[in-house]
Amino acid sequence: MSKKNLILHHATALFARKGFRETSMAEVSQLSSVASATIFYHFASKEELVLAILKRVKEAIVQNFENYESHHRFENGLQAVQGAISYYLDLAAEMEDEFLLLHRNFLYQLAENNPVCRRHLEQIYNCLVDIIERAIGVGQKDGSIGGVQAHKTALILFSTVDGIVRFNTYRLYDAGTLYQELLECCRRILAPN
Amino acid sequence: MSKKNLILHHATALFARKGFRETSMAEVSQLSSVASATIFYHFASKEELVLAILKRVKEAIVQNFENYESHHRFENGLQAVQGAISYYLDLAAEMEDEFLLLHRNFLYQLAENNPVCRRHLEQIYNCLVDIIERAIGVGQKDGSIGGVQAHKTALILFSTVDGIVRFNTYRLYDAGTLYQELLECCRRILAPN
DNA sequence: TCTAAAACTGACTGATCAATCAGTTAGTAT
DNA sequence: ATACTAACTGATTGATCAGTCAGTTTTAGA
Repeated sequence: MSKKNLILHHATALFARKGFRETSMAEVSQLSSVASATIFYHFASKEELVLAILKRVKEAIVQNFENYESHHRFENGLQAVQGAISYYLDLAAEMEDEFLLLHRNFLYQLAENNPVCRRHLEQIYNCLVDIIERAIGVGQKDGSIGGVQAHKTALILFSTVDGIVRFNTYRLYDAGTLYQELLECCRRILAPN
Repeated sequence: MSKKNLILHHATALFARKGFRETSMAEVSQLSSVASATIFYHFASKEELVLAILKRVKEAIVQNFENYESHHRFENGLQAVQGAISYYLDLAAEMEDEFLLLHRNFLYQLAENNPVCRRHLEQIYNCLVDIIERAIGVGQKDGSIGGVQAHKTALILFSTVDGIVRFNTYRLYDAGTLYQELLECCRRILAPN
């Protein structure tokens, strides 16, 4: 792996697990086996480093979901919604550092003044919300889903899944045991009358 | 207000809005019109200050919910669940700084090594989850709620509400417009077959 | 082989900040 | 008034850290 990629890789883990302010450039350089000035050769500042990381994370997540969508066919819209939620939970476990990073406050604070950061975050969230919303639309045509408001319901479902992933990372309670119940709640919310 | 309370008040707002590491003791002292050393006279360290704040926040939230529960009667369990969720949303708007603080990563990082911090957070979360869980139990007896798993469903409902509040604070999308749809989702999840 | 650019380096710097210190002032009981 | 304690203070300190600098090493093309 190139030194630039080593830096990106280890900085992602550190920013995700410790936080932005709590991680020093010296730590990143040590973990990456690189001189501290090398980081500033590749990235203009600590903020630019985290933006480069977010860009990569966005690309990886969007890529994964596009790949997922184009390789899966479902019997009906309801199963497509449930499939998307399952896949989100799988991906959150597989890309643990990346999803941890997305639950860090500093990104949202940065997004307030930095349109690039804001754009990345919106693209990530829109990606999943859109998949759910489209699947609800399909389900409403094939009759597997009732007359809910597609966009608002997609937002609520996404809030639920993301909330569970978040509580899981804080280890306040275990998301794994909620998996079956979550899919059942999803079915009940979307069921036709 | 005593200087100690002034410090607690302004530090709550700063920690909630800017974050722990991003707020200096000098800022807290200036906003509180107090010498910086005065903060250290009342609180042994920055960490002790934030623990004192969390203790207060916990007491205020628990107090509010106890007060709420003892002054409200509902026709049935389902309406009690919906009432609790509405009240949570109201309280999150009314006690904005306090709920913002509860969505800050540093508290959960501190909780990993600090049992006192962990305890406060657990008490806050258990407070609302328990109210929902009890209301589900009541609803299952009075027939307004079906045969869901009370505890797991309460956790899922709480994740949803908390997720929506969180997205609202990040201004990624507007929770206000989701209010009606949220209560409707709640009804569908809990409805008897 | 020579050359120039790209990649990389460790030592340094200036700013920031939590915490301390050596006191002063306000309050209270005798 | 006196003595004692609690509340409060501004100046200082030592540590940390993002970012810079003045170079050296590696790579690649002619």
